[in-house]
Amino acid sequence: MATHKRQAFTDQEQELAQVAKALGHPARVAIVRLLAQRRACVCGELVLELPLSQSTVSQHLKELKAAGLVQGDVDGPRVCYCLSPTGWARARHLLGALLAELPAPPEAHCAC
Amino acid sequence: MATHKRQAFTDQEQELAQVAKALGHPARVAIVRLLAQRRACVCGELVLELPLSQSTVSQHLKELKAAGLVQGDVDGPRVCYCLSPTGWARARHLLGALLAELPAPPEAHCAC
DNA sequence: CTTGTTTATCGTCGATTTACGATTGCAAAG
DNA sequence: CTTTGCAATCGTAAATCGACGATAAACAAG
Repeated sequence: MATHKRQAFTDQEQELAQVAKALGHPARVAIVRLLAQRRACVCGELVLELPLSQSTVSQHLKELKAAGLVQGDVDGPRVCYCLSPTGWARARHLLGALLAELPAPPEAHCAC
Repeated sequence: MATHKRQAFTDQEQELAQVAKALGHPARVAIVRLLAQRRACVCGELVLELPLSQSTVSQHLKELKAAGLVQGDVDGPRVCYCLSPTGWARARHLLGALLAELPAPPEAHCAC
């Protein structure tokens, strides 16, 4: 990511950024939704549902897996992708923590 | 982003991806937290709190503003940055909608 | 009008991302 | 063992990101 100064940020900030980045592409959001609805499970099914090539879908799955949001279990010649319960628990926690820090909607403005 | 096929995804998916992408960098998460805590408001203060140059902070602010999460009100020679209530309401809604679609933690696994 | 302060933009660089086709790898089936 | 089918990886090209210094722009004060 071009000379990041990672050491300067909190672990939580980096983790949250990692999760957010993984969701920072429409295709990956769509994949997560497909997996959530159980409408698709193996890579080939996802390819059929998405306007992307097999290799591209595979790459997106790899990124989601790297972020811990998805896990892939080998099932014979194919791979069954599922949402990772622990990964999403972590994501919920991180997102919730950030949202909890925000001021309530009516007064987000600063004093300036 | 190299030849995106944006038209193939839902507006919600694209909007969520945009918000997530904006939070997909530790520096931007840190900026949001600083603004939330009201510890800093104008660009110069943020620069002091972060290990980044002024131009880099300005760019991150620009991206957060483009995602609708932050708004900047001109205040004389400086600019007062605040979290955007409507932007965060939207973000909450989009994130909440996605999380609501996910199966409950214990059974995120697919049937395979 | 000039000066000083603050922020935005420009230009650049290297690293990363996104996408694809082509190839390789792997497991079940014949 | 060979074939078949699915998934992962490789290689590549174009676009974007992240960072910085340098410069421009905007505004208040003098």
